[in-house]
Amino acid sequence: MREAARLFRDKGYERTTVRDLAAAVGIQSGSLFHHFRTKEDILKAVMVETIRLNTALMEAAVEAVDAPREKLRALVRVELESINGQTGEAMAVLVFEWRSLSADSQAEVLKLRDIYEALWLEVLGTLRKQGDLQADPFVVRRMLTGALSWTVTWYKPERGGLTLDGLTDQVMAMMNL
Amino acid sequence: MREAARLFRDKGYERTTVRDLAAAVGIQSGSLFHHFRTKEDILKAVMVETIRLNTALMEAAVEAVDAPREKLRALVRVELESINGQTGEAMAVLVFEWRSLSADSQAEVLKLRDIYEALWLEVLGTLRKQGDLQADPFVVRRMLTGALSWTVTWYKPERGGLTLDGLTDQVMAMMNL
DNA sequence: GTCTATATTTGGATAGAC
DNA sequence: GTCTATCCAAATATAGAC
Repeated sequence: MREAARLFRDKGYERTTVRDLAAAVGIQSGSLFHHFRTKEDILKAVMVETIRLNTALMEAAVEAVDAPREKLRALVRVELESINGQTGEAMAVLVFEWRSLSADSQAEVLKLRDIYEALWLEVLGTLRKQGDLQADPFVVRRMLTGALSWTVTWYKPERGGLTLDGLTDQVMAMMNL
Repeated sequence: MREAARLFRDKGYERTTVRDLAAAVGIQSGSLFHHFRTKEDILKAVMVETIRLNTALMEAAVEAVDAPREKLRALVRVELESINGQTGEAMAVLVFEWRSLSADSQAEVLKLRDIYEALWLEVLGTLRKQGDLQADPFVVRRMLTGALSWTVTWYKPERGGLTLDGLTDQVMAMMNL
């Protein structure tokens, strides 16, 4: 699944063949079907596991601090880490290969995703009530989803000297809080 | 090309067949190749035309107002209009099907894209110099690219009563300017 | 659990008539 | 400029041996 995530991110789901997937783990293409019924099952498995892992990470991050503003900062930091760190391949797949999932699978995965979306909305809702946020929490979350996901296309930690903490600072600095 | 943009956005480039494309304009698949040498040429043509059109729209929008803050607002409004309005299919293709373009074609299209990226950076740079922007203009532009592009996945003008002007207001309200 | 071999389908592209 | 017919390559999935 780790190799699948990498391949799906790099080449896209459709351009990745079952032969590519098999070769990446050193087996023949036919052998893959002993483990997964279809190619799409692999995509779905990658997405489901990613969501489970990230939900846990975000819950922990939110509980580790008290102030709502710090909770938001923690969420931003975790999401940037998720998409640009070790699990970045899988997160990118979740974002960019969504359409490749069948409608039925999409519905299943959406239920899981709602759990951690609720985390964001709770924090943003609190900031709004305190008068620290002018815009609608739903809209803000969606804008942040786009902005943070998109970093995967341009953020290169090795170059430019911008760390993930630095990037988090930039995100917080550009927000009207 | 309009039909191609719609199909590429809805199903993705890879899942759209030349037979789909031909059927959408009421001809047979073989006939398509009289107009385009390859399927990829169609994708490239959609992207190039979209960039040309949008560069013109953005240049006009920026020149129509004076204050840097209003110029930024105008750019946001135009980009939201581009991605959610009539040309939205093509803009979405530009964003989400980028990887489906060959490396050579990507290089060509990038040159065109740089023209309107420069527009954004000029406006953001001015705001920064005036002290109205805390974050790095390059980072801000990239975050906005992600946030605004992403609206195509969730913004539905018919529902919720949020207009494009209202959405523009929300974006400006969430920015620290 | 993996292999080899292959069935089956699909899709991009071409040829040549009209 | 479009049609029909078809080539050819690639890709998912299966069958059965080891």
